[in-house]
This record gives sequence, structure tokens and C-alpha cells, in this order.
Amino acid sequence: MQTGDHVLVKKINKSIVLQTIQSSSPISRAQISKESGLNKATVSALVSDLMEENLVQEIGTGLSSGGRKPVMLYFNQTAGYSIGVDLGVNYILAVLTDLQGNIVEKVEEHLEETSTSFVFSKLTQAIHTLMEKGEESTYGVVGIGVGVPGITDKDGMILFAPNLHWEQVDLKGFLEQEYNIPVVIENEAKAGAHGEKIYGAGKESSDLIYISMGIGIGAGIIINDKLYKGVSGISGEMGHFTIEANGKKCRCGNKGCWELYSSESALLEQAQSLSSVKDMDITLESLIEEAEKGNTEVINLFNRIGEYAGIGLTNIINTFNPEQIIIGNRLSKLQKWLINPIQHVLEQRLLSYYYNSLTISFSHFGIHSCALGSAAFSVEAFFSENKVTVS
Amino acid sequence: MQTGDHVLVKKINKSIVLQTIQSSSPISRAQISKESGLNKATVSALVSDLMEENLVQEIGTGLSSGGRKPVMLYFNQTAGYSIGVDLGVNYILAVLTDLQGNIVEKVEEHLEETSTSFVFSKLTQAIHTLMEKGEESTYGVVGIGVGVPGITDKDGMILFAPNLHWEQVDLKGFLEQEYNIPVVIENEAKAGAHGEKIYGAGKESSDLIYISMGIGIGAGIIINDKLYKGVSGISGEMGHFTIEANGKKCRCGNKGCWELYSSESALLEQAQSLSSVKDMDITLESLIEEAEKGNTEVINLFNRIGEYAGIGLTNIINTFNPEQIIIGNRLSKLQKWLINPIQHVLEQRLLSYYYNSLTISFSHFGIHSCALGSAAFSVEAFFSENKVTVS
DNA sequence: GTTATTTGTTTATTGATTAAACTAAGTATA
DNA sequence: TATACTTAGTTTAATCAATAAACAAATAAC
Repeated sequence: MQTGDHVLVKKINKSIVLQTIQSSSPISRAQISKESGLNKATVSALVSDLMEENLVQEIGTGLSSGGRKPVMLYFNQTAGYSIGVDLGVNYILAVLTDLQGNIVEKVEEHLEETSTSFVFSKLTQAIHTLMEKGEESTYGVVGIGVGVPGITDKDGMILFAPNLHWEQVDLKGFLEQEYNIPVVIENEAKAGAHGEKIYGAGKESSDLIYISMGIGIGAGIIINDKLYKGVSGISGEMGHFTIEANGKKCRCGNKGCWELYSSESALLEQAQSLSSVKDMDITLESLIEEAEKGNTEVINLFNRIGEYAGIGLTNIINTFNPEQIIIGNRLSKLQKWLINPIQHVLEQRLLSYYYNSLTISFSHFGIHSCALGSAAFSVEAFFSENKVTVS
Repeated sequence: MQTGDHVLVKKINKSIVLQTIQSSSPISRAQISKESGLNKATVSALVSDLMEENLVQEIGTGLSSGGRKPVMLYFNQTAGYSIGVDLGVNYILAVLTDLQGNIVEKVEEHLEETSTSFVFSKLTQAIHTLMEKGEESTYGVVGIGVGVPGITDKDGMILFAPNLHWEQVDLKGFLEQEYNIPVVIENEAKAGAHGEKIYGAGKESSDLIYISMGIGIGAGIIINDKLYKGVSGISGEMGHFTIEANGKKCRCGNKGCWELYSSESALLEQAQSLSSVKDMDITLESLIEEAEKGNTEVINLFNRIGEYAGIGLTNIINTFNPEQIIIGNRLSKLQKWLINPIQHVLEQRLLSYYYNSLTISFSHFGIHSCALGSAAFSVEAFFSENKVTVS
């Protein structure tokens, strides 16, 4: 149980000052005082602490508005770095970010195999490459986050990653032993949600759902500005929404799952039966090309996928009444073909009360959401000592 | 922005002491100190504050375990009272509770009409009756909570209550003017969820979903021990989950909504076509009677309703990975016929990972959940000054 | 050049927690 | 019965962080 004393008070206020600087940099001590309600003297004391920790620096004087010039402060985003990895079914995308999520370095690798030994070795290679860039800083690389296409428990154990054929894989233990820094393993959609919430399209929303539309459909749920994981860490499997009670059998055990009707797999499968692309190598990219050329068969298919996307979204909106829905991962490339059928289905199927307060967006980062979110997990863990909120 | 100072520290600690007493009464100052980690001196000071506020009282000495006898403290639950109302489509159930949710007095009324004037007058009658009982206490009646069968916004405005034929009804304003104490208006399922969470089957779970299975299906979502309302207050409309993409048209605009297949309405409608109950007055109660007598047609119908309930629950579990699901309202009376088909469907359709950490329960309070939860809203508002938590 | 304004620091006060000493009131044991 | 040991709760002095108010520094406006 967290009791209150002066140490806690200082943590709370220091956290407020740091966050104010992060979000409003460059900013003076006087402005921080006004914005936060903290006394000028308090702000001065906390700022000097933060400067000793090299998290905040003075950048020079600002403009006077009729009095002494303010000394402007900024958040020293390069006091440390973080590594975030999007571990896909057939690729690794690893980024090195500063403490504000700016990508400093990037490594992409194709994965020819899914065996743990092969993937682990590719992974360590990629991380090694990034590690070398982030050393010359106060805190170095503060942690590693990995988003994986499967379900993980709350301790970061990968329970089940069907597309990688993995079960009970302890990637966290492996990486922590290898690098001796904190490691966070999280489901790919949850990491993406976190990325969009912290740095991307969801910055302004406190309750949002990120839908990762890739091979399957996963979701990350942000409630009260925080990722909601579920009691054992496997919330957000909305891809397995039953939308046809007696529909196609899904390998999850259920029938009529949403992702059987509206995912990249569903798209590619249904594209097989189109006469106009019979002889092509059918991929998401080639279908997009066809649609751009005006292939109506493909455009109609995109439309149908969008309609089914709308049905799943209706379920989500009825459930969560979210401020925002962000569609990410591979199918976000279909934005311009999906947005209309989605809107149309929502207008048809949803009570109007939901509609006013809802924004539907597509990922700001495209395929980078997951890696960025994973990196953000580590940054947060690094700051966890300093971030305290009261409710 | 909530900054930290010694006032906040005191609030936090006082809140801890009060909660410890509430949950572990009778308890001594020394035990509170041990349980909470607060210094003995601090506990003593805060307890004497709470005693001055008449929220805590000494009850006498406890048993010695080899030293001075402890003075036992308890939470003075009758320092104030709260009124909670379940406003149904054809009934009012109003309760007067003490500050720990014990029902002191109860009023039930049948509603012959749904016009606002008629309902308002019945409502004030019921509240007046209860008011008189709760006066001789330190704080009197601290507030009124009302659970309504419809959607409300965050300010307590009733936006839409289809079964009452209400739109944009300001019940909160009316009651606050009438009684001049704080009023909380909330959707019936959210109130029920809150009731079960605070006082009932959900006490021990921090993430739970309460399903109100009545005329329709509504849900209340508890996440991180807190009711999640959604951005505009209308989360939890899981009754309008699409479970048949091209199913029956629902009046919400959607097609194939869950509640069309698994609610009291659905049950009664489907019962119409059963030959064995053709000449009866078909109600939930009469059907239960038939089932008790062994009417297999009715039992099969219950079974089918249970299977569809399971389909909706699968969606919910895939989404939330909750610790607990509580089924409440009228259909909880069918517990013994529903539990097996539900379990069966979940076993078939759900990944095993969800299953271990999940409890499915039925309401502790039956039809009282909503009224109790509504009363609890007011108690909470009364204590809101004193309840602070840090994260 | 004087005045008003704004920034940031210094100083004294306040208030809550805490450790430690202390008082109070019991049990265990010889 | 006397003594030693325990436990409960209070008192006391110290600590620490926030704050208001006074102050110093630096600038704009007139």
C-alpha cells in the first residue's frame, strides 16, 4: 500500500515539472509555476534536481514581456535511448529512439525461418547494431521492448504465437541475460496502441482502441490513458469476435470470427477467386496496384473488407464508446478504400449518440507503431520511479 | 493538475486509515499501523480526526496477546445514509442504505405508466418515504442515486430510454431541486456493476464485467476497480454486439444484435411458438415453473438462450480477458439452466488461456444490484473528498 | 533616468510524518 | 507476590518539502 509522506510529495511534483517541460518545451521556471500551480520556489528546486540528473537543460534566455528575461528549459531527450522491436512473422523491424520517441536508427531484417534459435540470433544481431549508437549518453540504452505477434502473459512470457509456431517462449529472460538491461515483451497490437497513444495519432485521447489489421486482427485498449492488459495479459483479441454465430470455423476454436472476414488473410484468400488477378502473385501490394489502376473487382473486394471492418468496429464502439479508434498495421495502407465503407456501415448500424464524440483515424506511423510503442515501454519503465499520479 | 503538498499527504493517509477500518473492523490503532505501514503516531492522529468527524468510533478493548489491551475501532456506518433507486420499465425499487450498503428500508412500487410526470411523482413519493427514516444521524441522507434503463451522458442527463419512451430527460436536475442533495443518474447496468463490485460478487475482482440480462442486455465494465463509462458515458452496450452479420434487424439500427437472441424479450418471443405453453400467460416466472415441472420444450429453450448467452460472453472474454463475469438482472433467475450451456459454449469457443483466470458468477443481490450500486454512487460522492489514491 | 514588470532566489514559517522515548496496561513465570 | 517481558498508544523532537513573502536581478515602457 502506497502511503503518503514528503518523499511522495516530491515525486509527484517532480513528475509534474518534468512532464510540463516535456510537453511545453522550451519553457521557463515562471511558466511552469503558472501552468502547474506549484510555487516558484518549488519549481526552482525541482528543476535544479532535474538538471543534476541531466534530464533537463537550460537553453538560453527567452523574450521578455516587460521584465527580466526568462531562462528557457528543455527536456534533454538524448540523456538516454531505448530500443523497440517489432517482431513480425517474417520480418524484424528494430528502432533506436531517444527518450521522446524520435527514431535515431533503424534496422530491418527479413526472416526466412521462424525457429526460435534463428529468430533469436537475428534479433540479437539487430539489437547489437543499434546498441552501439546509443552509448555516449548519461543513461545509455535504458531498456529493450519487443512487440510479438501472439499472446503474452503479464510477466512477458510468450504463451502462444500461432504464426511463429511458438509456445511458452521466454524471450524476455533470454534478452535480459544477454544485455543485462530491463526488457519488456508485449503483444504487437498492445505495443502499437501504446505507440500511437504516447507519440502518435492518439496523443490527445484518453480512451482509445487501436486495431492492428494484419494477417489477423488484434487490438490494444487504452483506458484512462493507460494500456489495459486484462487479468492475465491477453485482452484485445477482438479479431475473434463472433460476427457470424454459425460462420466459418476459426483455428481459435470459435466460429465466424471477425478476422476471417476482414484481415489481410481474408483479403488474400478472397482475392484468389477473382478472375482479373488470376495469374498474378497476389499480395497486398499487388492488389493495391490493381486498385490504383481501377480494377473494379479488386475495388469491390476492398469495399467488402471495409464493410466487415465496419461491423467489427460497431461492436467495439458499442462496447467501449471510445474517443478514438486508430486502424493500424498492414491494412492501414488501404485507408482510402476502407474509410468510406466503414463510415457507411457505422452510420447504418450505430446509434447517433456515439457518433459525435468519435474519431476514426489511421495510424500515424504506419508500420512503425509497434516498434515505437515497444521502445516507449522501456522509456516508461526507466521513468517509472519519477512518474506518479494522484486520483 | 493535482500537485502534492502536506494537505494531500494527509488526505491519502486518512483515506488509507478509513479504508483499513472499513474493511477490517474491528481493528486497533496498532494493527492499522502494521497493515498500512503508517507510523503509530500518524495512525493515532488520523483516527482522532476521523472520530471527531464521527466516522469512526471506539467499541471497547480487544484481547491482549501478552501486553496492553488494544482499543478496538469500527467504522460508524450509520453516520449517514444513502438512497438508491432502480427505476425499471414497470417498477420502482428504492432502498435506503447505511454507509456500508446495508439495506435499512425498502420501497417497491409498480408503475402503470411511463410518462415522466407519473414516474417523477411516484419516484418522489418513494424517496420521501425513505428520507424520513434516515434523518437522525450526523450526515443525514448524503445523496440519491438512480439507475435507469437507458443511456445517460456524463452529466446524468437521460439521453434515450427506449422502453420508457424518454428522450433528453433531466431527472438529475429535478431531484436536486426537489431535495437539495447530490444526485447521481446512471445507466442501470453500470449501477448494477458498481453494486456488485462494491458490495457483492465482484468485491475481490479488479477487472470485471457485469451483464444485466433483462428485457435487453446491457453491461457495466469495471476496469482497475473503477467503472468505465466511455467518453460520453455510453459504454457497455454489448447487447448490440453483432453476432449474426445479416441477422434480424434491431431497432438500434444494427442487425443480428446479441440481445435479439439472448434476453428476456428473446426468451418470451421464442416461447410463443412452443406448443406446450400455448394457452398460458407466458412470463419469465411461468416458464420457470414449467421448467421446474420438467417441460422439456421449455428446458430446451432455456438451453438455446444459454448457448447464445455463451456466444456473447465469448466476445466479451476475448475483448476484456476479465477476472470475473457476473450475470445479473432478471435472467439470473435462470442460473441453473443457463450455467451449463454457457460453460459448454465457452469451452468450445474460447482459447484455454482465458479459462484459468476466469470466474463466472451470478448476481449476489438478484434484483437489488442496481439499487444498491446507485446508493453506492452517492456514498462515494460523499467520501470523494476523503478518498485519494496514488499510482 | 525613472517606474513598473517579470523572473528567479532567499528566508522564515508551516504542517505532516517519523523515530525514539515514554507511559499505560497487560501476560508469563518463578 | 515480585519480576521480566510484551504490546498499545501518546508525547517529543527532528526532518523535510511546500509555501508566502521579501528580495535581487534584469528588462521594457515612458
